[in-house]
Amino acid sequence: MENIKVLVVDDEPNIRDLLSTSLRFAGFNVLAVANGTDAVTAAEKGNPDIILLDVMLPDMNGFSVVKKLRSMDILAPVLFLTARDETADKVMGLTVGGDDYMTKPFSLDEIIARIQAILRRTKPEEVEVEQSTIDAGEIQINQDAHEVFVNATPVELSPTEFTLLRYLVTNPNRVLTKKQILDQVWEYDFGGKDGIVESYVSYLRKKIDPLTSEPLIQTKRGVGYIYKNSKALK
Amino acid sequence: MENIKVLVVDDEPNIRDLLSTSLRFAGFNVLAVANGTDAVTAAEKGNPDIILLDVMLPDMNGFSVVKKLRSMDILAPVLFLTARDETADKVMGLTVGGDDYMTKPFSLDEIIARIQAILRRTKPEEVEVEQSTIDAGEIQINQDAHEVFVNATPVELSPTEFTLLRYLVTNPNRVLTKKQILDQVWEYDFGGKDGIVESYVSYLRKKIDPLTSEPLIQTKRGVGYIYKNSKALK
DNA sequence: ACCAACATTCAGCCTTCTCTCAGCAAACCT
DNA sequence: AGGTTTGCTGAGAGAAGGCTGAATGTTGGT
Repeated sequence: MENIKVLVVDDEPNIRDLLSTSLRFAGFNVLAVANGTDAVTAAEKGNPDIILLDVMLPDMNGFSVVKKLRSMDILAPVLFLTARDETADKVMGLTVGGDDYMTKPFSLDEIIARIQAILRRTKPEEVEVEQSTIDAGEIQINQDAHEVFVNATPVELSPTEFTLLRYLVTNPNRVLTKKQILDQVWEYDFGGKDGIVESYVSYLRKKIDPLTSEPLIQTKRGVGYIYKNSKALK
Repeated sequence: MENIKVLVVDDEPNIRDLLSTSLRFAGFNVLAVANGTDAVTAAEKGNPDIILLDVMLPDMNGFSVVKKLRSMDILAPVLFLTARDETADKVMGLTVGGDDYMTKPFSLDEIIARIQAILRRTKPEEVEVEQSTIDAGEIQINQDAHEVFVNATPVELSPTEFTLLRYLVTNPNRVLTKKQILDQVWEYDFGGKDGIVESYVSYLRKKIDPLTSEPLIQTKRGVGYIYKNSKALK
Protein backbone atom coordinates (compact mmCIF):
# COMPACT_ATOMS: atom_id res chain seq x y z
CA MET A 1 0.00 0.00 0.00
CA GLU A 2 3.03 2.28 0.36
CA ASN A 3 2.92 2.74 -3.36
CA ILE A 4 -0.49 4.39 -3.40
CA LYS A 5 -0.11 8.12 -3.86
CA VAL A 6 -2.72 10.47 -2.46
CA LEU A 7 -2.81 14.17 -3.22
CA VAL A 8 -4.57 16.21 -0.52
CA VAL A 9 -5.82 19.66 -1.47
CA ASP A 10 -7.28 21.86 1.26
CA ASP A 11 -6.58 25.41 2.32
CA GLU A 12 -7.31 24.86 6.02
CA PRO A 13 -4.01 23.79 7.62
CA ASN A 14 -5.80 21.85 10.34
CA ILE A 15 -7.65 19.65 7.92
CA ARG A 16 -4.60 19.26 5.73
CA ASP A 17 -2.50 18.10 8.67
CA LEU A 18 -5.21 15.85 9.98
CA LEU A 19 -5.58 14.13 6.64
CA SER A 20 -1.86 13.96 5.95
CA THR A 21 -1.00 12.44 9.29
CA SER A 22 -3.87 10.05 9.31
CA LEU A 23 -3.48 8.83 5.74
CA ARG A 24 0.24 8.51 6.10
CA PHE A 25 -0.28 6.38 9.16
CA ALA A 26 -2.77 4.28 7.24
CA GLY A 27 0.05 3.53 4.84
CA PHE A 28 -0.55 5.93 1.97
CA ASN A 29 2.05 8.03 0.29
CA VAL A 30 0.73 11.53 0.90
CA LEU A 31 1.40 14.89 -0.72
CA ALA A 32 -0.54 17.91 0.55
CA VAL A 33 -1.05 21.34 -0.98
CA ALA A 34 -3.17 24.36 -0.10
CA ASN A 35 -4.63 25.69 -3.35
CA GLY A 36 -5.77 24.84 -6.84
CA THR A 37 -2.72 26.05 -8.70
CA ASP A 38 -0.38 23.98 -6.58
CA ALA A 39 -2.74 21.05 -6.91
CA VAL A 40 -2.49 21.09 -10.69
CA THR A 41 1.28 21.31 -10.54
CA ALA A 42 1.55 18.59 -7.96
CA ALA A 43 -0.82 16.30 -9.84
CA GLU A 44 1.16 16.78 -13.01
CA LYS A 45 4.44 15.92 -11.39
CA GLY A 46 3.35 13.45 -8.77
CA ASN A 47 0.91 11.40 -10.81
CA PRO A 48 -1.30 10.53 -7.81
CA ASP A 49 -3.62 7.54 -7.70
CA ILE A 50 -6.36 9.59 -6.08
CA ILE A 51 -6.99 13.22 -5.21
CA LEU A 52 -8.77 14.54 -2.10
CA LEU A 53 -10.05 17.92 -3.14
CA ASP A 54 -11.75 20.60 -1.10
CA VAL A 55 -14.43 22.17 -3.26
CA MET A 56 -13.90 25.66 -1.89
CA LEU A 57 -10.39 26.86 -2.47
CA PRO A 58 -9.01 30.39 -2.31
CA ASP A 59 -7.86 30.64 -5.91
CA MET A 60 -10.17 28.41 -7.93
CA ASN A 61 -13.05 26.11 -7.09
CA GLY A 62 -12.90 22.36 -7.25
CA PHE A 63 -14.76 22.21 -10.49
CA SER A 64 -12.17 24.34 -12.28
CA VAL A 65 -9.37 22.28 -10.83
CA VAL A 66 -10.85 19.06 -12.13
CA LYS A 67 -11.57 20.57 -15.54
CA LYS A 68 -7.99 21.70 -15.73
CA LEU A 69 -6.71 18.30 -14.68
CA ARG A 70 -8.86 16.42 -17.13
CA SER A 71 -7.80 18.70 -19.93
CA MET A 72 -4.25 17.72 -19.12
CA ASP A 73 -5.20 14.07 -19.30
CA ILE A 74 -4.79 13.55 -15.57
CA LEU A 75 -7.54 11.04 -14.90
CA ALA A 76 -6.96 10.19 -11.25
CA PRO A 77 -10.29 9.83 -9.43
CA VAL A 78 -11.28 12.65 -7.11
CA LEU A 79 -12.84 12.50 -3.67
CA PHE A 80 -14.42 15.91 -3.14
CA LEU A 81 -14.64 17.44 0.31
CA THR A 82 -17.54 19.82 0.72
CA ALA A 83 -19.07 21.84 3.49
CA ARG A 84 -22.23 20.41 4.96
CA ASP A 85 -24.47 23.13 3.48
CA GLU A 86 -23.09 22.92 -0.04
CA THR A 87 -26.02 22.34 -2.39
CA ALA A 88 -25.97 18.70 -3.25
CA ASP A 89 -26.78 19.00 -6.94
CA LYS A 90 -23.84 21.27 -7.52
CA VAL A 91 -21.60 18.63 -6.05
CA MET A 92 -23.31 15.75 -7.75
CA GLY A 93 -22.47 17.28 -11.11
CA LEU A 94 -18.83 16.98 -10.22
CA THR A 95 -18.78 13.35 -9.37
CA VAL A 96 -18.56 11.65 -12.71
CA GLY A 97 -16.72 8.47 -13.39
CA GLY A 98 -14.98 7.07 -10.37
CA ASP A 99 -15.37 10.25 -8.35
CA ASP A 100 -17.13 10.59 -5.02
CA TYR A 101 -17.67 13.22 -2.37
CA MET A 102 -17.87 13.59 1.40
CA THR A 103 -19.19 16.39 3.54
CA LYS A 104 -17.15 18.05 6.25
CA PRO A 105 -16.78 17.27 9.01
CA PHE A 106 -16.00 13.65 8.22
CA SER A 107 -14.84 10.65 10.18
CA LEU A 108 -11.34 9.41 9.47
CA ASP A 109 -12.34 5.80 9.29
CA GLU A 110 -14.96 6.76 6.73
CA ILE A 111 -12.49 8.74 4.62
CA ILE A 112 -10.09 5.84 4.45
CA ALA A 113 -12.89 3.44 3.61
CA ARG A 114 -14.05 5.72 0.78
CA ILE A 115 -10.57 6.07 -0.63
CA GLN A 116 -10.20 2.34 -0.71
CA ALA A 117 -13.61 1.90 -2.26
CA ILE A 118 -12.74 4.32 -5.05
CA LEU A 119 -9.41 2.65 -5.71
CA ARG A 120 -11.11 -0.70 -5.74
CA ARG A 121 -13.48 0.52 -8.43
CA THR A 122 -10.97 2.36 -10.57
CA LYS A 123 -7.78 0.34 -10.25
CA PRO A 124 -8.93 -3.16 -9.59
CA GLU A 125 -5.62 -4.86 -10.28
CA GLU A 126 -3.09 -2.12 -10.30
CA VAL A 127 -2.89 -1.51 -6.59
CA GLU A 128 -3.56 -3.76 -3.67
CA VAL A 129 -6.28 -2.41 -1.43
CA GLU A 130 -8.46 -3.76 1.32
CA GLN A 131 -11.10 -6.07 -0.03
CA SER A 132 -14.67 -4.90 -0.21
CA THR A 133 -15.65 -7.86 1.93
CA ILE A 134 -13.99 -8.09 5.31
CA ASP A 135 -14.00 -11.58 6.76
CA ALA A 136 -13.30 -11.63 10.47
CA GLY A 137 -14.19 -15.03 11.79
CA GLU A 138 -17.81 -15.01 12.82
CA ILE A 139 -18.43 -11.61 11.27
CA GLN A 140 -18.43 -10.64 7.61
CA ILE A 141 -18.73 -7.04 6.50
CA ASN A 142 -19.55 -6.05 2.97
CA GLN A 143 -18.39 -2.50 2.67
CA ASP A 144 -19.90 -1.73 -0.72
CA ALA A 145 -23.34 -2.92 0.29
CA HIS A 146 -23.00 -1.70 3.88
CA GLU A 147 -24.12 -5.13 5.00
CA VAL A 148 -23.08 -7.15 8.00
CA PHE A 149 -23.46 -10.87 8.56
CA VAL A 150 -22.88 -12.59 11.86
CA ASN A 151 -22.57 -16.32 11.33
CA ALA A 152 -24.47 -15.91 8.05
CA THR A 153 -27.34 -14.02 9.70
CA PRO A 154 -27.82 -10.51 8.36
CA VAL A 155 -27.72 -7.77 10.97
CA GLU A 156 -29.14 -4.28 10.50
CA LEU A 157 -26.82 -1.54 11.73
CA SER A 158 -27.14 2.22 11.75
CA PRO A 159 -24.37 4.18 10.00
CA THR A 160 -22.49 4.88 13.20
CA GLU A 161 -22.84 1.32 14.40
CA PHE A 162 -21.48 0.15 11.06
CA THR A 163 -18.45 2.42 11.15
CA LEU A 164 -17.68 1.47 14.74
CA LEU A 165 -17.90 -2.23 14.03
CA ARG A 166 -15.73 -1.90 10.95
CA TYR A 167 -13.09 -0.04 12.95
CA LEU A 168 -13.05 -2.67 15.66
CA VAL A 169 -12.99 -5.54 13.20
CA THR A 170 -10.14 -4.08 11.16
CA ASN A 171 -8.05 -3.72 14.32
CA PRO A 172 -8.45 -7.11 15.92
CA ASN A 173 -6.76 -8.44 19.05
CA ARG A 174 -5.61 -5.01 20.08
CA VAL A 175 -7.01 -2.79 22.79
CA LEU A 176 -8.51 0.41 21.40
CA THR A 177 -9.10 3.21 23.86
CA LYS A 178 -12.34 5.13 23.82
CA LYS A 179 -10.35 8.16 22.76
CA GLN A 180 -8.90 6.39 19.77
CA ILE A 181 -12.31 5.15 18.77
CA LEU A 182 -13.77 8.62 19.16
CA ASP A 183 -11.04 10.13 17.01
CA GLN A 184 -11.36 7.56 14.29
CA VAL A 185 -15.04 6.76 14.08
CA TRP A 186 -16.68 10.08 14.92
CA GLU A 187 -16.42 13.28 12.96
CA TYR A 188 -13.21 15.12 13.71
CA ASP A 189 -14.87 18.10 15.35
CA PHE A 190 -17.09 16.03 17.58
CA GLY A 191 -16.95 17.52 21.02
CA GLY A 192 -18.62 14.70 22.90
CA LYS A 193 -17.46 12.48 25.67
CA ASP A 194 -16.38 8.89 25.93
CA GLY A 195 -19.85 7.93 27.03
CA ILE A 196 -21.14 7.72 23.50
CA VAL A 197 -18.65 5.02 22.67
CA GLU A 198 -20.00 3.01 25.58
CA SER A 199 -23.51 3.52 24.27
CA TYR A 200 -22.65 2.31 20.79
CA VAL A 201 -20.67 -0.65 22.02
CA SER A 202 -23.75 -1.51 24.01
CA TYR A 203 -25.92 -1.26 20.89
CA LEU A 204 -23.56 -3.45 18.91
CA ARG A 205 -23.38 -6.09 21.58
CA LYS A 206 -27.14 -6.24 21.83
CA LYS A 207 -27.37 -6.96 18.11
CA ILE A 208 -24.32 -9.15 17.72
CA ASP A 209 -23.75 -11.18 20.86
CA PRO A 210 -26.93 -13.26 20.58
CA LEU A 211 -25.54 -14.62 17.31
CA THR A 212 -22.00 -15.48 18.34
CA SER A 213 -20.45 -18.31 20.28
CA GLU A 214 -18.73 -15.89 22.67
CA PRO A 215 -18.76 -12.11 23.20
CA LEU A 216 -16.53 -10.70 20.47
CA ILE A 217 -16.24 -7.17 21.78
CA GLN A 218 -14.60 -7.38 25.15
CA THR A 219 -14.04 -4.66 27.73
CA LYS A 220 -10.59 -4.12 29.14
CA ARG A 221 -11.51 -2.16 32.20
CA GLY A 222 -9.53 1.04 32.53
CA VAL A 223 -8.02 0.61 29.08
CA GLY A 224 -10.57 0.22 26.31
CA TYR A 225 -12.24 -2.35 24.08
CA ILE A 226 -10.83 -5.24 22.12
CA TYR A 227 -12.27 -7.20 19.24
CA LYS A 228 -11.29 -10.84 19.40
CA ASN A 229 -10.55 -12.71 16.22
CA SER A 230 -8.46 -15.80 16.73
CA LYS A 231 -8.37 -16.32 12.97
CA ALA A 232 -6.36 -13.12 12.54
CA LEU A 233 -3.65 -14.18 14.95
CA LYS A 234 -1.61 -16.15 12.48
CA MET B 1 18.16 0.98 22.01
CA GLU B 2 20.82 3.62 22.74
CA ASN B 3 20.21 4.94 19.28
CA ILE B 4 16.59 5.92 19.96
CA LYS B 5 16.32 9.65 20.40
CA VAL B 6 13.59 11.12 22.57
CA LEU B 7 12.82 14.81 22.75
CA VAL B 8 11.16 15.83 26.03
CA VAL B 9 9.26 19.12 26.08
CA ASP B 10 7.87 20.36 29.39
CA ASP B 11 8.16 23.64 31.22
CA GLU B 12 8.00 22.16 34.73
CA PRO B 13 11.60 21.38 35.69
CA ASN B 14 10.50 18.58 38.01
CA ILE B 15 8.70 16.68 35.30
CA ARG B 16 11.44 17.35 32.81
CA ASP B 17 14.08 15.95 35.14
CA LEU B 18 11.94 13.02 36.13
CA LEU B 19 11.37 12.06 32.53
CA SER B 20 14.94 12.69 31.44
CA THR B 21 16.44 10.62 34.22
CA SER B 22 14.00 7.79 33.87
CA LEU B 23 14.16 7.56 30.09
CA ARG B 24 17.92 7.81 30.09
CA PHE B 25 18.05 4.98 32.59
CA ALA B 26 15.75 2.98 30.34
CA GLY B 27 18.35 3.35 27.62
CA PHE B 28 17.00 6.18 25.53
CA ASN B 29 19.00 9.04 24.17
CA VAL B 30 17.23 12.02 25.76
CA LEU B 31 17.15 15.70 24.94
CA ALA B 32 14.95 17.95 27.09
CA VAL B 33 13.74 21.50 26.49
CA ALA B 34 11.31 23.79 28.28
CA ASN B 35 9.27 25.55 25.61
CA GLY B 36 7.82 25.31 22.12
CA THR B 37 10.37 27.44 20.35
CA ASP B 38 13.26 25.40 21.68
CA ALA B 39 11.36 22.25 20.86
CA VAL B 40 11.10 23.19 17.19
CA THR B 41 14.78 24.06 17.03
CA ALA B 42 15.80 20.91 18.85
CA ALA B 43 13.60 18.71 16.69
CA GLU B 44 15.03 20.25 13.56
CA LYS B 45 18.61 19.66 14.60
CA GLY B 46 18.26 16.50 16.63
CA ASN B 47 15.88 14.58 14.39
CA PRO B 48 14.27 12.66 17.29
CA ASP B 49 12.46 9.34 16.87
CA ILE B 50 9.68 10.42 19.18
CA ILE B 51 8.61 13.58 20.99
CA LEU B 52 7.09 13.82 24.48
CA LEU B 53 5.15 17.03 24.45
CA ASP B 54 3.34 18.83 27.23
CA VAL B 55 0.18 20.34 25.76
CA MET B 56 0.37 23.46 27.90
CA LEU B 57 3.57 25.37 27.31
CA PRO B 58 4.41 28.96 28.20
CA ASP B 59 5.01 30.21 24.66
CA MET B 60 2.82 28.08 22.42
CA ASN B 61 0.50 25.17 22.95
CA GLY B 62 1.34 21.63 21.95
CA PHE B 63 -0.76 21.70 18.84
CA SER B 64 0.94 24.74 17.43
CA VAL B 65 4.23 23.00 18.03
CA VAL B 66 3.10 19.92 16.16
CA LYS B 67 1.67 21.99 13.34
CA LYS B 68 4.94 23.83 13.05
CA LEU B 69 6.89 20.59 13.08
CA ARG B 70 4.69 18.94 10.48
CA SER B 71 4.98 21.96 8.23
CA MET B 72 8.73 21.50 8.40
CA ASP B 73 8.32 17.87 7.42
CA ILE B 74 9.33 16.59 10.83
CA LEU B 75 7.10 13.57 11.13
CA ALA B 76 8.28 12.07 14.41
CA PRO B 77 5.34 10.68 16.38
CA VAL B 78 4.22 12.65 19.41
CA LEU B 79 3.18 11.46 22.85
CA PHE B 80 1.17 14.32 24.32
CA LEU B 81 1.15 14.95 28.05
CA THR B 82 -2.03 16.60 29.27
CA ALA B 83 -3.46 17.58 32.61
CA ARG B 84 -6.16 15.29 33.88
CA ASP B 85 -8.89 17.90 33.54
CA GLU B 86 -7.92 19.18 30.10
CA THR B 87 -11.07 19.78 28.09
CA ALA B 88 -11.10 17.57 25.05
CA ASP B 89 -12.98 19.96 22.75
CA LYS B 90 -9.88 21.92 21.81
CA VAL B 91 -8.21 18.71 20.93
CA MET B 92 -8.63 17.83 17.31
CA GLY B 93 -7.64 14.37 16.23
CA LEU B 94 -5.29 14.00 19.12
CA THR B 95 -4.53 10.33 18.79
CA VAL B 96 -4.50 10.44 15.03
CA GLY B 97 -1.74 8.73 13.16
CA GLY B 98 0.97 7.31 15.32
CA ASP B 99 0.35 9.82 18.06
CA ASP B 100 -0.94 9.09 21.52
CA TYR B 101 -1.51 10.95 24.75
CA MET B 102 -1.22 10.43 28.50
CA THR B 103 -2.69 12.37 31.37
CA LYS B 104 -0.63 13.73 34.20
CA PRO B 105 0.24 12.43 36.64
CA PHE B 106 1.51 9.33 34.87
CA SER B 107 3.44 6.25 35.85
CA LEU B 108 6.95 5.99 34.46
CA ASP B 109 6.60 2.36 33.52
CA GLU B 110 3.49 3.27 31.60
CA ILE B 111 5.27 6.11 29.79
CA ILE B 112 8.05 3.82 28.68
CA ALA B 113 5.58 1.18 27.56
CA ARG B 114 3.68 3.76 25.52
CA ILE B 115 6.82 5.08 23.90
CA GLN B 116 7.77 1.60 22.86
CA ALA B 117 4.27 0.88 21.60
CA ILE B 118 4.35 3.99 19.43
CA LEU B 119 7.78 3.19 18.06
CA ARG B 120 6.64 -0.33 17.34
CA ARG B 121 3.72 0.98 15.35
CA THR B 122 5.51 3.71 13.47
CA LYS B 123 9.01 2.37 12.91
CA PRO B 124 8.62 -1.35 12.82
CA GLU B 125 12.04 -2.12 11.35
CA GLU B 126 14.07 0.99 11.77
CA VAL B 127 14.72 0.72 15.47
CA GLU B 128 14.79 -2.27 17.72
CA VAL B 129 12.27 -2.01 20.50
CA GLU B 130 10.71 -4.35 22.98
CA GLN B 131 8.35 -6.75 21.33
CA SER B 132 4.65 -6.36 21.77
CA THR B 133 4.69 -9.79 23.37
CA ILE B 134 7.01 -10.20 26.31
CA ASP B 135 8.06 -13.80 26.81
CA ALA B 136 9.51 -14.44 30.25
CA GLY B 137 9.66 -18.15 30.75
CA GLU B 138 6.43 -19.28 32.29
CA ILE B 139 4.79 -15.90 31.79
CA GLN B 140 3.81 -14.23 28.54
CA ILE B 141 2.50 -10.67 28.40
CA ASN B 142 0.76 -9.39 25.32
CA GLN B 143 0.90 -5.64 25.58
CA ASP B 144 -1.34 -4.84 22.61
CA ALA B 145 -4.14 -6.97 23.95
CA HIS B 146 -3.30 -6.25 27.60
CA GLU B 147 -3.38 -9.97 28.24
CA VAL B 148 -1.29 -12.20 30.45
CA PHE B 149 -0.73 -15.93 30.13
CA VAL B 150 0.88 -18.09 32.75
CA ASN B 151 1.86 -21.41 31.25
CA ALA B 152 -0.72 -20.84 28.52
CA THR B 153 -3.52 -20.14 31.00
CA PRO B 154 -5.02 -16.66 30.66
CA VAL B 155 -4.97 -14.61 33.84
CA GLU B 156 -7.17 -11.58 34.46
CA LEU B 157 -5.31 -8.64 35.95
CA SER B 158 -6.42 -5.17 36.96
CA PRO B 159 -4.57 -2.25 35.36
CA THR B 160 -2.26 -1.78 38.35
CA GLU B 161 -1.58 -5.49 38.64
CA PHE B 162 -0.73 -5.53 34.96
CA THR B 163 1.70 -2.64 35.19
CA LEU B 164 3.37 -4.09 38.26
CA LEU B 165 3.83 -7.50 36.70
CA ARG B 166 5.22 -5.97 33.53
CA TYR B 167 7.72 -3.97 35.53
CA LEU B 168 8.87 -7.02 37.45
CA VAL B 169 9.06 -9.18 34.37
CA THR B 170 11.05 -6.67 32.37
CA ASN B 171 13.60 -6.42 35.19
CA PRO B 172 14.26 -10.08 35.93
CA ASN B 173 16.80 -11.54 38.32
CA ARG B 174 17.37 -8.21 39.97
CA VAL B 175 16.14 -7.01 43.32
CA LEU B 176 13.70 -4.14 43.08
CA THR B 177 13.03 -2.17 46.24
CA LYS B 178 9.52 -1.18 47.17
CA LYS B 179 10.56 2.42 46.69
CA GLN B 180 11.69 1.74 43.16
CA ILE B 181 8.50 -0.11 42.39
CA LEU B 182 6.43 2.67 43.87
CA ASP B 183 8.27 5.27 41.81
CA GLN B 184 8.04 3.33 38.61
CA VAL B 185 4.63 1.71 38.67
CA TRP B 186 2.54 4.28 40.52
CA GLU B 187 1.83 7.81 39.41
CA TYR B 188 4.72 10.10 40.30
CA ASP B 189 2.76 12.17 42.80
CA PHE B 190 1.35 9.17 44.62
CA GLY B 191 1.62 9.83 48.32
CA GLY B 192 1.05 6.31 49.58
CA LYS B 193 3.21 3.94 51.53
CA ASP B 194 5.17 0.83 50.72
CA GLY B 195 2.33 -1.25 52.02
CA ILE B 196 0.47 -1.01 48.77
CA VAL B 197 3.28 -2.72 46.94
CA GLU B 198 3.04 -5.59 49.38
CA SER B 199 -0.68 -5.76 48.76
CA TYR B 200 -0.32 -5.89 45.01
CA VAL B 201 2.48 -8.42 45.12
CA SER B 202 0.15 -10.48 47.23
CA TYR B 203 -2.63 -10.11 44.64
CA LEU B 204 -0.28 -11.18 41.86
CA ARG B 205 1.00 -14.19 43.73
CA LYS B 206 -2.50 -15.33 44.47
CA LYS B 207 -3.33 -15.28 40.79
CA ILE B 208 -0.03 -16.49 39.40
CA ASP B 209 1.60 -18.93 41.81
CA PRO B 210 -1.05 -21.64 41.48
CA LEU B 211 -0.09 -21.88 37.80
CA THR B 212 3.68 -21.98 38.06
CA SER B 213 6.20 -24.67 39.00
CA GLU B 214 7.77 -22.44 41.63
CA PRO B 215 7.04 -19.01 43.10
CA LEU B 216 8.30 -16.51 40.54
CA ILE B 217 8.10 -13.38 42.65
CA GLN B 218 10.44 -13.85 45.59
CA THR B 219 10.88 -11.68 48.64
CA LYS B 220 14.34 -10.47 49.60
CA ARG B 221 13.65 -9.58 53.18
CA GLY B 222 14.78 -6.09 54.07
CA VAL B 223 15.59 -5.30 50.44
CA GLY B 224 12.72 -5.85 48.05
CA TYR B 225 11.36 -8.29 45.49
CA ILE B 226 12.95 -10.23 42.68
CA TYR B 227 11.40 -11.83 39.65
CA LYS B 228 13.12 -15.06 38.70
CA ASN B 229 13.54 -15.96 35.07
CA SER B 230 16.30 -18.44 34.42
CA LYS B 231 15.68 -18.14 30.70
CA ALA B 232 16.79 -14.52 30.76
CA LEU B 233 20.12 -15.31 32.36
CA LYS B 234 21.87 -16.36 29.21
C1' DA C 1 -46.43 18.76 9.33
C1' DC C 2 -45.72 14.46 10.80
C1' DC C 3 -43.29 10.33 11.65
C1' DA C 4 -39.43 7.16 12.00
C1' DA C 5 -34.78 6.39 12.55
C1' DC C 6 -30.80 7.82 14.44
C1' DA C 7 -27.61 10.47 17.55
C1' DT C 8 -26.46 12.13 21.99
C1' DT C 9 -26.65 12.87 26.82
C1' DC C 10 -27.48 11.51 31.37
C1' DA C 11 -28.51 9.33 35.76
C1' DG C 12 -28.91 5.23 38.38
C1' DC C 13 -27.08 1.02 39.06
C1' DC C 14 -23.75 -2.46 39.47
C1' DT C 15 -19.08 -4.13 39.33
C1' DT C 16 -14.38 -3.77 39.99
C1' DC C 17 -10.40 -1.46 41.63
C1' DT C 18 -7.55 1.06 44.81
C1' DC C 19 -5.80 1.84 49.04
C1' DT C 20 -5.47 1.45 54.04
C1' DC C 21 -5.30 -0.96 58.12
C1' DA C 22 -4.96 -4.39 61.62
C1' DG C 23 -3.86 -8.78 63.06
C1' DC C 24 -1.09 -12.52 62.22
C1' DA C 25 3.15 -15.08 60.52
C1' DA C 26 7.84 -15.41 59.47
C1' DA C 27 12.51 -14.11 59.81
C1' DC C 28 16.02 -11.98 62.26
C1' DC C 29 18.31 -10.45 66.11
C1' DT C 30 21.05 -10.93 70.91
C1' DA D 1 13.70 -18.02 74.00
C1' DG D 2 11.85 -13.57 73.79
C1' DG D 3 11.43 -9.58 71.53
C1' DT D 4 11.58 -6.91 67.41
C1' DT D 5 11.24 -6.03 62.75
C1' DT D 6 9.43 -7.10 58.40
C1' DG D 7 6.21 -8.97 55.40
C1' DC D 8 1.60 -11.19 54.26
C1' DT D 9 -3.21 -11.07 53.68
C1' DG D 10 -8.29 -10.56 54.61
C1' DA D 11 -11.66 -7.14 55.20
C1' DG D 12 -13.81 -2.97 54.09
C1' DA D 13 -14.62 2.01 52.73
C1' DG D 14 -14.71 4.80 49.08
C1' DA D 15 -13.85 5.86 44.32
C1' DA D 16 -13.82 4.96 39.62
C1' DG D 17 -15.26 2.71 35.58
C1' DG D 18 -18.66 0.83 32.78
C1' DC D 19 -23.52 -0.55 31.31
C1' DT D 20 -28.08 0.51 30.00
C1' DG D 21 -32.79 2.49 29.74
C1' DA D 22 -34.97 6.60 29.23
C1' DA D 23 -35.27 11.35 27.79
C1' DT D 24 -34.18 14.71 24.41
C1' DG D 25 -32.62 16.53 20.16
C1' DT D 26 -31.86 16.10 15.10
C1' DT D 27 -32.45 14.67 10.53
C1' DG D 28 -34.64 13.12 6.52
C1' DG D 29 -38.39 11.28 4.17
C1' DT D 30 -43.33 11.25 2.69
